[in-house]
Amino acid sequence: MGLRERKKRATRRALQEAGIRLTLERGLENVTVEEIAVEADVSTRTFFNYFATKEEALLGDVPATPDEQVRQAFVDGGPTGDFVEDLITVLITFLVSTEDLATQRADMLLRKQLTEREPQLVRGLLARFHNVELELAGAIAERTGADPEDDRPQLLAAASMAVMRHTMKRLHYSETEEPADVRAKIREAFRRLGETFAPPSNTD
Amino acid sequence: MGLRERKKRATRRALQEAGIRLTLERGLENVTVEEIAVEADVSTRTFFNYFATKEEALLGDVPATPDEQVRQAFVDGGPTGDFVEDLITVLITFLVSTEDLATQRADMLLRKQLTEREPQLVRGLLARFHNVELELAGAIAERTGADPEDDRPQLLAAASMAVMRHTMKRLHYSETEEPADVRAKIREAFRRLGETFAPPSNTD
DNA sequence: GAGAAATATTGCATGGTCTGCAAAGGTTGG
DNA sequence: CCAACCTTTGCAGACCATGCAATATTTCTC
Repeated sequence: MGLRERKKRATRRALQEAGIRLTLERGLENVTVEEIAVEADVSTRTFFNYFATKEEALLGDVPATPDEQVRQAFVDGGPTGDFVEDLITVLITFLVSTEDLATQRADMLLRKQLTEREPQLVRGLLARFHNVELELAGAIAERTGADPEDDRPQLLAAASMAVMRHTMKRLHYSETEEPADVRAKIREAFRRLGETFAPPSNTD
Repeated sequence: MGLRERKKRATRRALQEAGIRLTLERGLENVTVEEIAVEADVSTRTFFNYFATKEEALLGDVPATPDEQVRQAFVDGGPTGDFVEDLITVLITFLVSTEDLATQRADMLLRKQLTEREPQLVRGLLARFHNVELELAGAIAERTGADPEDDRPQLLAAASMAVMRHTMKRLHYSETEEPADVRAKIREAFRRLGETFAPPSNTD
């Protein structure tokens, strides 16, 4: 990785960290883009070369962009063949980026604090979830070979996002939290939905 | 209803209609608040007395604020006693405001065009759904007498919103669409979720 | 009805977000 | 070291949104 690329990453990170720190200190309304830029030692104009909006700098890269390999495996009917289990595998990749686990946990905790302090930011998160939902719906449609007219993939994707948001709220991002725990929590949520909305059993 | 109230409603409606019309004509980016205000024959400042943001004027009042009576009936375990059926009853009230049916259908159609033309507006809609979700979670918790620690109500509310968004997309708001059809569509969506995520049957 | 109280509208000033453009600065590769 | 390339920066400007004080309109009271 060249110098140019390294500098860009550093600047991006500096802007995000400055934004998050200042916002946690003073609240979103009392932090201007100019202040964030000063803190990160760049011009205001440069801030907007990195982020289209102030919000975007704070929200970071969650949910992560899906791993293309995982997506393809899902579309091809893998990795286990069980729809819900494979769906969970995909959902987990949305939650986990390529960075190291410790950094990511710290980030998630910061973001959690941020959205608690500034509920307006939830708006942005929901918009991102919606984008993921659209992608997921596409993947489900491909896997099931659904007709383009068939809207079931969209419904399942929407419900999956509900489960995902719910699970994210329940995670505490501590060191003792294993990836397997995440899977178990997602599985449990799906099971609850199944229980609650299951059609009457065919005992009539 | 006094003159003042009538004028306020007229102004509000004029602003909404002007905003929607201009946006459909030219696109959201090419319509300023000032132009909308001029079109509605009020000052720019007055626009912001009615709506906090430009977006808000376009999105209107959907989802509708929930009917308190319906909410209470749900909390009390009614109207039928069947959880999912009663849930659907509540969801339907979110979709239907107090205005007459024809006006509402026309409005919904316009909004549908609007969000298709300007996907950014979906953001605002999602935020509204999220607010409804929070209210619904509260109502479910009350009805089921869930412990405040219990997060199942939140999950069910989130899934309900998934179903609701899905159903709204499927509605075509035509004259031949009966309220009963809406209920049937929602019921069908819940049933599909139940089927897909149902736990393995207890035949072991 | 006339005047007082309540409420709505408006203009103005202001601060903040975000964009386009062109100049200046740093990085890369030959 | 130079030339191509990319990034940063300053500047001007459009627009959104808010607070405040003045003005206009409606409603209430007598």
